[in-house]
Formats: sequence, structure tokens, C-alpha cells
Amino acid sequence: MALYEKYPVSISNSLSGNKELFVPAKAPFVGLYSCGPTVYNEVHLGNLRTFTSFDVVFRYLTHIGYKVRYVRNITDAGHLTNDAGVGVDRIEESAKLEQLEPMEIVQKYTTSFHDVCRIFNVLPPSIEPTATGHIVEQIDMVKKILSNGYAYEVNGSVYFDVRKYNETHHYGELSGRNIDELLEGTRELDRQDEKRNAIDFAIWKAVSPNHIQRWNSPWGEGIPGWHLECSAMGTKYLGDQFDIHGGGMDLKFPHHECEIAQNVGALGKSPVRYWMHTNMLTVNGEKMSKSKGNSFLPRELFAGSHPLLAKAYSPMAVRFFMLQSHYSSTLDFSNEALSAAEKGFKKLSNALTTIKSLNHPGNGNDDATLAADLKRMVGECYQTMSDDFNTAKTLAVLFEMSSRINDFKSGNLKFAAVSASTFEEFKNTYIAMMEDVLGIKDEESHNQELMDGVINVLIGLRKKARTDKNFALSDKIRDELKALGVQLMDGKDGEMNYTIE
RNA sequence: GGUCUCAUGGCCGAGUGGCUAGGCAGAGCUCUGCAAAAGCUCCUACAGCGGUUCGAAUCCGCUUGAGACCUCCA
Repeated sequence: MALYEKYPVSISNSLSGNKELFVPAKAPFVGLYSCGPTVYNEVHLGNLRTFTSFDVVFRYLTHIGYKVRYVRNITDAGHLTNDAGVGVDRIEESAKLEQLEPMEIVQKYTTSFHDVCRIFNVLPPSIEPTATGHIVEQIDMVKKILSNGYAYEVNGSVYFDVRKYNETHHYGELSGRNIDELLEGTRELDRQDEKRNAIDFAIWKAVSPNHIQRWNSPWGEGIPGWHLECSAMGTKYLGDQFDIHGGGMDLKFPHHECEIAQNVGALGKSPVRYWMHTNMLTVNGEKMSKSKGNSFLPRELFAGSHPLLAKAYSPMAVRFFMLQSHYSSTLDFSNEALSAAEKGFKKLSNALTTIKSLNHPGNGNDDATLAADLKRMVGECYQTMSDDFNTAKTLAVLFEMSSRINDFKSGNLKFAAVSASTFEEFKNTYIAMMEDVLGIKDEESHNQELMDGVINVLIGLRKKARTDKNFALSDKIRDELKALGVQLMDGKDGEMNYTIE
């Protein structure tokens, strides 16, 4: 019996607004798509929260036995800022500012994005397609939408006819918009537009000859519409209809709404069975966003080099911080909260190191109460994760487990009171939840082995000093290491451990 | 203006009708040469006012406050 059968997953589906039992179309295969970054500058912490959320979804579904194909795109084609055509192409604008070729910009920030992902232990997706690599597919999709009568061409641009679409379908089903209200709200802005209605959106946009990024198409030179790439690439790699599509809440409208319309318009089928939307990271109660200027970069975070930051925070502490809240809640950033998270993370991390070194001697029988307790925690890890990926609850269980781990270490709990198999299950679950599912790993420091060797030499000296009752010297060794950020800890048996701040 | 969401103890945050998470901070105890780490104990909250119910943080209404989307954003 696969874990996913034992602990069935439920997901809050943005489309229905309800928490639903997750039943993949073709179990054990799962198609998962999430909107990746537009690589025209560096991703900020808010972006990272979303990527981390879906990283955990990917990790957990995989862990419980699903064969997940996870597609996360890179947006590297220019997107016009607004439909009126007076906006700027963000990638091209960056290129001009930095005096680089557009693809240089793309390359630079894609690399930067990957670096950040690696540092935050966000796994690479199964497929990471780029918009520029799928121009053909996008043009093909425009053709289909045109031939199905849901789009029209004007001066080399192709627009999706929302009103026409809405006659037979429901534009706004995902975001709860009412098309009449949308039309009303935008009527006054509707000048000498090429579009029939203000809510129509471009699926192919003609550009002027001096535009650097442009591609040939049946309608002339231009660029694909803003929403088209996800439709085209999601369909290509996951099929006409796939299981989960995720992204930040701010993409719900219009991006995801348009995506649905495009897919239905081209293929006659709603593309996604379960929509998931992550909530925003806020700073002092306000959404962190590039336009508000209250965002900071991951790099600034672990360097502590931003005015909002009181100090530097480690990547794993920040990851832990994010996982302490549910993905669908806003999470407010503050130095206090991050400092608290730092300590909590360290506690779990220490327990992880500890349990890896604990091995059951093999001779023990289950004490009914203790064994039931340990098994309960194992089950709760899975139940809470299967309950809409409730990492906050899972972490609460892991804290409880970490207390028991320390009990085994200190001898408060005896190995004799638990069978080897029960202990192994407990141990394996803790390690798997931490490392495989939540992606919380030990912080790596440079020259780890060398450091370890050097500190062990000093530990040897301190042991000698203590044996000789030369406490002045033993304290000096400990205090001076402490000043450097290395904390020595004496065990009952005379052994010493250390942690690095 | 339209649509919608949220308001939890000193702080951060789970929670969707009864079993009153968890972390951080604080107090105390145990262990320890002293520390650190760890274990145990204590601190019991749900914006306000009504209502439904045997019973509400959880459902409904109103009030107040905050925020999001409607324009690029994860």
C-alpha cells in the first residue's frame, strides 16, 4: 500500500473554493505546474516563498509515492506592461538599462535564480521550460484559438475575445469576476484601442521593428501574449488537462483566468483540475512587491545588508520561518519573527544530527504506551502534510519528536522500552520529514572537515584540562571558541559536542 | 468605487462547532565543577457588539481595524 493511499491528500482548490480530496487523473502519475519567475531582475523573498511552497508540494507528493512531473517555467520573453501597448517590455527595458542583450539579461538572472534555489534547498523541477524556447507552440495555440473563433486579428496583433468566449463559457470562474463589472470598470479607459473590448487580452502582440526581442509569425513580427506561455508549455508537457497548477495569489487574475480561457478556447478543455494559490509575504503588514520597494533580496537577507534587516539570517532559518505558516496565509516578516525562527530551526536541526547518530541496540520490546506515542507522531506527520500540506502542523509534530529524540539521547527514554523496528520507523520518519519533505538540511559551512578536525583537537585539550581539574584552562578554551561562534557542550559521559552559530 | 480576505496569548503563528497546536520570549525546577544543550512545570488567548446552538476562536449579522485583487508582480 502506497503512502498516498494510506494518507490521502486533500488540497484547497481555488477553483471550487473548497478543500477537496486529491485524486490524480492517472495515479500514480501527477502533473504539477507552477509559474516561475520572470528573469528580468533578481527574485525577492516573496517570490521565494511561493517557490518554496511548491517545492514542498513536489517533495511531499514524491515522497508518498506519486510519480510527479513538475514543470516550472522561466519567463524570458518580454511582456508588455499594459494592453494599451504603451507599456514597456520589462526584459527589454532591463537590457537597455544594463546595456546588455536581452538574452544576456535572461541568462544572468536565470543563473541567479538557480543559485538562490540551491541555497534555499529548492529542488530543480522535472522540466524548466522557457517561453522563448516555445514560440512555435505558442503560435500554434494562437492559430487554434483563432480558428475556434475566440480571437481576432488587428494590425498584426491577435486578441482573445473575452465577450465572445463568455457567451458559451464562464470567464471569471477562477477569480470570481463578473464580466459585466469588468466591462463597466474599464469602459472609461477604453480609448481608440485596437481591442473590441477593454477586457480582451493579447495572445500575440505586434512590435515595432526597433524592438530587439521579436519573432516571426503568421501575423507579422511580434511577441507572444503575457499569459500564453503557461498554457502552451503546460499543455505540451502535462497534457490537455493536468492535476495541479500553482502560483502566487496575485497571478489568479488576470493571468490564470486568461490561461483557462486560452486552453478552453484552443482545446475545448479546462486545463487544470486543482488550482493552488499561495499567499503573499508581507512587510509591516504590506505586501512585499517590487513596485512597492519594500522587497529585499535573498542575498541581502543572509548578508544582513538591507535597512529592514537587523542582522543576517541563515537560509535554512528563513526556510523554516516560511514553513511555520501555511502557504495560504499571509506571512508577515519581522526581525523578531526571524530571530525566533532561527532558534526553533536550530532545535530541530540539532535533533536531526542527534537522531542520525542514535542506533537501536536491537534488544528491546515495545512498551505499549511509548510505542503508541511514537507511532502516533509518525502518523501525524503524514496526516498533517496530507491535509493541504500543513507544514506548520507538521513542524509542531517534529518539535514533539525532537523532544523524544533528546530523551533517547540523554537516557530519559530507554532503548529497551521500544523495539528496533518501532525506533527505526520513528527515526526514519523524522529524517525523511526534515530532509526529504520539508527540505531542511544542516547548514553547510566551508571547510567543514577541516573545521571539525581543528575543533576536535581543541576538544581533546579541553578534556585533558578538565581531567586535570584545570578549569581555568578548560573555560578559556570554551570561552574563546564561544567568542568565535563555536559552542562546546559537555555530555554526562565526558564526551563533548559542539555547534556552530 | 467594485470584488474579496483577514483580525488568535508579550511576539510569530496552527486551528473551521465540544477534546482548549507549536515555536520564540518570560518564571521555576532537574542535570552539570561552572556553562551550554537537554528534560519537566508554569504563563490558557481568540477585535467589539448581537444572534444561532446544549455548547463557538470556529456558523450568521452588524461595527471597527488591516490587507489583497481590479495595472506588471510569486
